[in-house]
Amino acid sequence: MSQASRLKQSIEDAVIAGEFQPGDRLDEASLAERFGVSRTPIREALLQLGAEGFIDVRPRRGAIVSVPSPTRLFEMFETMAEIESACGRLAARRLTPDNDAAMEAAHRACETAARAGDSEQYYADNRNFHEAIYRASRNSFLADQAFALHKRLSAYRRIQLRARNRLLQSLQEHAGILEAIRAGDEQLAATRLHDHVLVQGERFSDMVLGLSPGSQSPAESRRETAK
Amino acid sequence: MSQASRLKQSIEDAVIAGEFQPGDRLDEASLAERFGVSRTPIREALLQLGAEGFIDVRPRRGAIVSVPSPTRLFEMFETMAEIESACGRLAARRLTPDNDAAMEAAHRACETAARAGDSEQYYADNRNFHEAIYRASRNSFLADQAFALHKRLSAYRRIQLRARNRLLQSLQEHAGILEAIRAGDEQLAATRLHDHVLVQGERFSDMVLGLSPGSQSPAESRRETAK
DNA sequence: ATTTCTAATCTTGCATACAATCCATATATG
DNA sequence: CATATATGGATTGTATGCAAGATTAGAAAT
Repeated sequence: MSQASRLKQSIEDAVIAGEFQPGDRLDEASLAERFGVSRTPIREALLQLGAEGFIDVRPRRGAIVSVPSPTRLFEMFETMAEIESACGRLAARRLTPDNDAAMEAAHRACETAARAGDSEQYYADNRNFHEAIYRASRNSFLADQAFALHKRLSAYRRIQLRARNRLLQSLQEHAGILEAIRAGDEQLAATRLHDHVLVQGERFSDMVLGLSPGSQSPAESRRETAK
Repeated sequence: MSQASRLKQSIEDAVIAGEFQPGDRLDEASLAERFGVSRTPIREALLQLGAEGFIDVRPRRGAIVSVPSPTRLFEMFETMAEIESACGRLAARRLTPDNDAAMEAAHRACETAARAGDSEQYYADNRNFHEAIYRASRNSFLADQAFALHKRLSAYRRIQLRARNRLLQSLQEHAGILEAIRAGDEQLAATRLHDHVLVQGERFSDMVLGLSPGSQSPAESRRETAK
């Protein structure tokens, strides 16, 4: 495999692990030295990560780890909630024994971690549980989208899990989600997943956007993509 | 702006316009000559388009315009349906006069094109209508995701529109969608948008996947991302 | 002390050169 | 005749060099 691919993965991992924090500069020369390669493959890796939205590459001004505004962050979580809902809906419709078993196994692992109060372990097992749901949608394209967004949000998700110490609550929500999927109740599965991801974020999101049903409010729909 | 950015846009446009068809090779030397630049910015543009899923860059084997399998294509349309549903749901909840007016204008343009039987014009206006809905979700991140997927599917969507000559039917569905959004009926808006995008694709998708509710069927959930 | 202008330095963007791998054609062999 | 193998050509992957824009530090002026 090419160096650029490996580098892309390495840089992505470093960002996810929190080694590079949001706002940190990712200058090509330093990274090139660190990985013992020239700037070229570094550049290619950074541009790809930028295209995936993982980092922010500003023309002539270098790359930084994205610093989403609070509004943007809520938008990302809201989108995640919608995508996970969709996965849950399809999973409820199409569940196979294989996928059921995979979700069950992941859920049991979460249970163990939660009982032990191991936040870090729960974080990892939680990820597996959600990924099992993505796969259970039997739509690999949708699952890939879900994976990608999940990764982009991982830094903030971890904070959320820790801050609220909501391990046990999270676990119970997982149980409810599993139940709905197994019952084939698409609507319920979607709703529970949506709420699980967004928690109370939905109302908060509406609040941040300065909205109440039927009200007017300009707030231009800004777009960030550099064109 | 950098050359690579312009090139990326140019190549993307050429793919959307159908100048490069699915399966066509995009070799760096030819593109470099065509645009009068060196291979470097071409390479960067191709890698970015690859990261966005627009084209397929295979290590050491060059880039080609993606050729999704029928299964993959249905998955993409199904995902589009879910994302558009989400946009419609949020639009119904948060509709502002500005967004309402934008949708109305786009709808009128579609009406004119449909009455004139101008398939090409309808294609363009249809795009504007859907983009107006994305924006009406008041979630710019979700809207960006929707834009991106819409672009990736544009080639196939055009075929679909032409082949079925369903201009007038499409227009009526648009009217129904608008009505539901204006009524603030989230559920109805979501359902109508879903059906509009997928038409009868949902059942077909289930069929292709070899599924019926409760049945088992292995069919490993393959992943395409190069790691 | 604060602000503004200028210049030196640093970083990115692109071109070119070279190395490594892949592909196709042709040749050899069973 | 079919299959396997080798060799030459073509294409991608990486390194290096140079040019252009951006950032920072310092000096001058208010």
